[in-house]
Amino acid sequence: MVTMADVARKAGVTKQSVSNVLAGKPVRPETLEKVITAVKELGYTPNLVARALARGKTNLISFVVPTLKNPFYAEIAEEVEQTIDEFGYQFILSTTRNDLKRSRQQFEFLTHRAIDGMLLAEDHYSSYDAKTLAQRDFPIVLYSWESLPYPDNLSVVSIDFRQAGFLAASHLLELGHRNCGVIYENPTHQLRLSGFLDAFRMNGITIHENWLRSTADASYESGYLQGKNILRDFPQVSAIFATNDLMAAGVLDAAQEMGRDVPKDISVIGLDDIAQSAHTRPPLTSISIPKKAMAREAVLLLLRSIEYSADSLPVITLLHPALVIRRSTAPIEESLR
Amino acid sequence: MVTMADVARKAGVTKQSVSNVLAGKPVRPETLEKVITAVKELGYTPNLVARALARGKTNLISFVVPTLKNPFYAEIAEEVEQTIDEFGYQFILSTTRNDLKRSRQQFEFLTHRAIDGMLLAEDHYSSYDAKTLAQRDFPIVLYSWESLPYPDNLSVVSIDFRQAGFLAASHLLELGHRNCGVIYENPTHQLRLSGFLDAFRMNGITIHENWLRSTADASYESGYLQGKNILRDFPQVSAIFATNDLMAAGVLDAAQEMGRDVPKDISVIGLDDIAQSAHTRPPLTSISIPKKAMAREAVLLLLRSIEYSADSLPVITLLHPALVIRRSTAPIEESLR
DNA sequence: ATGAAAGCGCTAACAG
DNA sequence: CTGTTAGCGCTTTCAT
Repeated sequence: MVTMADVARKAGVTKQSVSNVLAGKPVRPETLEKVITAVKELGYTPNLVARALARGKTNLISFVVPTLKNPFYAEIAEEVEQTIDEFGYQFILSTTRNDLKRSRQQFEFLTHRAIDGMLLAEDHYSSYDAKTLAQRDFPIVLYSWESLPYPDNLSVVSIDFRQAGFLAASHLLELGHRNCGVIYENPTHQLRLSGFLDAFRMNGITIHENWLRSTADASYESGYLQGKNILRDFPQVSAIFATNDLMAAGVLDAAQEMGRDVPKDISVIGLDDIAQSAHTRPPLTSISIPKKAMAREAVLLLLRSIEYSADSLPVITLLHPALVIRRSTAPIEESLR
Repeated sequence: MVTMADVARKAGVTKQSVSNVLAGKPVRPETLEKVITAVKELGYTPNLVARALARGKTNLISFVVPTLKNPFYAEIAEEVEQTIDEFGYQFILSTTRNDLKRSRQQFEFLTHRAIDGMLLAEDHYSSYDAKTLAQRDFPIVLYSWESLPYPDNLSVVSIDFRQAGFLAASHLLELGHRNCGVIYENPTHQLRLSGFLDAFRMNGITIHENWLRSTADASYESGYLQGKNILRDFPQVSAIFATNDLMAAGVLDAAQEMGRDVPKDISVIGLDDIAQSAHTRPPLTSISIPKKAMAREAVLLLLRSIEYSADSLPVITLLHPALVIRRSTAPIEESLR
């Protein structure tokens, strides 16, 4: 392996000058030239590990998601990566898959100083550890976080998920729906659920307990399964809210397989607004969340706490969701009222 | 920051003994005890960067994909991660998004010794650089590689893509289709295309040049667009082969929006067999590729070249595709023959 | 089994 | 602007 010392020797200067050239610091033209040719001739490439050790900084940031199978995270990942890149950091993506062990490994990466900071999405297990970590001060920013209370000592960038649920409910209520099923991931989608229920309660409507179905993972399959259950057992249900689009897609298919037309016989609304929701049949009405803004906010916050750890107080940034009406929701049929 | 020296001092031993304890090497019970308590009291965590520098090895492997928007790569990623994990390495995921600059960054990561090795999927740009790198010997394994000839000096784990295209064609031929459209990503899906055309040629059938449509990216949108074009301009086409499932999904929707029933009026077949293809309407017939086996093979090969760089000759491992019949293909209507 | 010393490849601090 | 001198925190000899 060719090192900086080799280059220095060949160029007839010191390591320092080589280092300066590489760092773009001011250098006499001749030195510059000598170093550059030596680098080329030797095919020298710097060793990032050595640099990181000397600087006490790796310039690596990891972005942790529960699973890539949910396009929601894949979409955010691309945004985050771009922003991180912009600021001269390298991006590392990792998945926890709702596995405590994997989640812990990611934390170790941080505590063992292999990375400078971490963006962490909520999943079943991460909350617990995040709170522990908050005590020491490692740069962590939580995003798309839903469980309350938000950990103190940690910044979080998220969506007003309660409002998101509320918006979904309001839309269905306006369309005249009263008997609504809800399929939600438990315990992670509590806020979406409670916002939804709030809206109904404010209209003096209580949702039958049996129409509320929880799932362990917010997958297409879970949505499909619970969709079938609700539709089979409760024909009076005229609309279903799934707490994410992947599950809503499952409901869509479940309904249509059972011969129920969407949206004529049954309305379906999701939450996420992932790209594929524009292409389901029918296209899915959903609550969109500003992924790009969330990504950017989160990265900015993290960088601040990495670079100026002193003056960065934990803050909670909440962004607004918005209703996106497509074709999976419609006014309730007169006959069903 | 608390270092190993701090622990040693507190425990009244040398750094070496601390290191031994952490590495699980044989140590006298008392030493073990002293070290362990010191570690706990101080809250010591090792510094991975320092370790990497001393060992000359980071234990990091990066897995490079063109885009996460294609679930195909997300699916492989999970498999790869698991295998890498099994062998005690850490997994880093990166995307190139068909961007030469991004692709180069990934290579630099390797040449600058920030990672031990790299698994690289084919995309528009990576081929060129891969060949360059092959000359020095950095551990790289190419996977899901389709462009010929395969770079010498580099191992590749891939699918017999020509055979995959051939299988798709054979299926359509058996169903009686003669007028088939093809939508393929160019230049990356050449082999799939040529296998498809081979099968037709062997049956004495030439596919009309205008029925072959290339796309710049293998996305849903591209499939949708070209699907519409073909169906609009060539009503005699009774089946369409899209070189990946994402595009096939686009074709499915295009056809149905134009009032053509799938598979009664038109058959559609994809290639990839991504998870969501079981849930399209109708479920998509596709050519499946053994992602799990491919992932494992690739990782194994890479680890071998990292750990025993001496005796690892570049090899080409090709896995077999298989036809998965669902409901988007059917025998051609008598009237259309 | 443990201690002492050297070194991984780089950056930082200072003097010139 | 350049050279010198010290580390960064760990692992690896090599004695003991």
